[in-house]
Amino acid sequence: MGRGKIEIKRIENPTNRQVTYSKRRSGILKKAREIHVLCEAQIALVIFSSTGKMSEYISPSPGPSTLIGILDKYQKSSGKKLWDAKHEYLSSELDRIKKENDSMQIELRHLKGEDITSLNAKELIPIEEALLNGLSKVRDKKTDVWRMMKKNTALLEEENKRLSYHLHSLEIGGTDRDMENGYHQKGRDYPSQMPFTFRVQPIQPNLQANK
Amino acid sequence: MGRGKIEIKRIENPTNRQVTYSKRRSGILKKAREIHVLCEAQIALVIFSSTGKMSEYISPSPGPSTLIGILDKYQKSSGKKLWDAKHEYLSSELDRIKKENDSMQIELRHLKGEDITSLNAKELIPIEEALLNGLSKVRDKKTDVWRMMKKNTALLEEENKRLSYHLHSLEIGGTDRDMENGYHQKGRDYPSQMPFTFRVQPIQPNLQANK
DNA sequence: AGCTATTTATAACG
DNA sequence: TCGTTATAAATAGCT
Repeated sequence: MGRGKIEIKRIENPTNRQVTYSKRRSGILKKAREIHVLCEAQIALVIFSSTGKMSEYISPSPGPSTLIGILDKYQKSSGKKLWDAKHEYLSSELDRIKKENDSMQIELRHLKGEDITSLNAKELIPIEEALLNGLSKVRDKKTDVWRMMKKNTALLEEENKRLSYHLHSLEIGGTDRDMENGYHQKGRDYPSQMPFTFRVQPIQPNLQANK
Repeated sequence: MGRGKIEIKRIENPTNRQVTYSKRRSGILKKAREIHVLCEAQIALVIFSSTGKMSEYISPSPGPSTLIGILDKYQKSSGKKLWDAKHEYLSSELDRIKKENDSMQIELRHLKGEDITSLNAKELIPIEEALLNGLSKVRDKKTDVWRMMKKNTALLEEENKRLSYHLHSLEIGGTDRDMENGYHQKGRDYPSQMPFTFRVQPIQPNLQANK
């Protein structure tokens, strides 16, 4: 229902997908309200967008938490346990994550050179390789950063020089009208004794595209 | 949408209400499936007719009980409690461990030189230091292992020589009583062409004191 | 259940 | 995100 027919399959264009989500979400929420009102149905509807934003429609009814009431009925109707199963689910999740945690911890410690007393040569080699690999990548990145800083510094120094020159010529030929009080001092064209950090933050791409 | 417009209010005629319920229920279930597929939304929908008959659509996803997963997220998003205190403890543990997990994962990735694009010089330095530190420890350990192997080899060779000599003197002077059948061959006193591994496991402390 | 006349929902576009 | 509009889809009233 729209200008064109669409297949029911994942919408690839993210913008489009978001727009469609938004429209259809309000559509389905409306339908939920309507079926509740028209047909005295009890309904619980919870949606999460792909970005994690929640919307809900829980048909209103006297009790305190309608959703719990509905879920209780759901348990009875479906035969599926929710409350007990929830417990089991959490426990198993916890176990799973703890295991993941442990293995990561071991890997981390090994990379830091801890707990390696019991390792043999065969086990030490991949660790050393991982370290070398990481080191080279980190150093590459450091080099990049350093280059960027250097470039930045050069640009700033040049700009400084230009400004100094400009200022100087104004001092000589123009009125002092443009110079604000106190800020202007004679002979102020030192180049770069100041440590870099105090001057300007380096230009740095802070790409956070992913996530 | 139909032959006539209807007000959204309780349908008084029970037959009519039932028919409308039936049609709209299938409509809303379809919409639920569609929004899941089109927009990658997670959705949980439970409806009870006025006669108590249940219908549901729970968007499929890998885990065991998707509904529980959705309700869990619902809880977090809405702040409403669905499960009791017992479960809350497990939940909070799970959260805590997940966070720990995440930070370890980040640390690990950084040590492996991954996801470092957005780091600045100040952040890179401790990583490099950790890598260097780990590397030196791992290499020390490797050296230890190597020394131990060498020592071990030397000891074994000596022992070998001693045994060979013993054997030899028995062959010459003594009876063959001690030599079991087939196992004893003449001229068997090669020293150590065999690769180390096939002879004896190196002496190694296998300290697993922690955990 | 089917069948349409209609109303609704919404895809594409601005 | 919001509004518009052409068109697809849902469905109310009947059979």
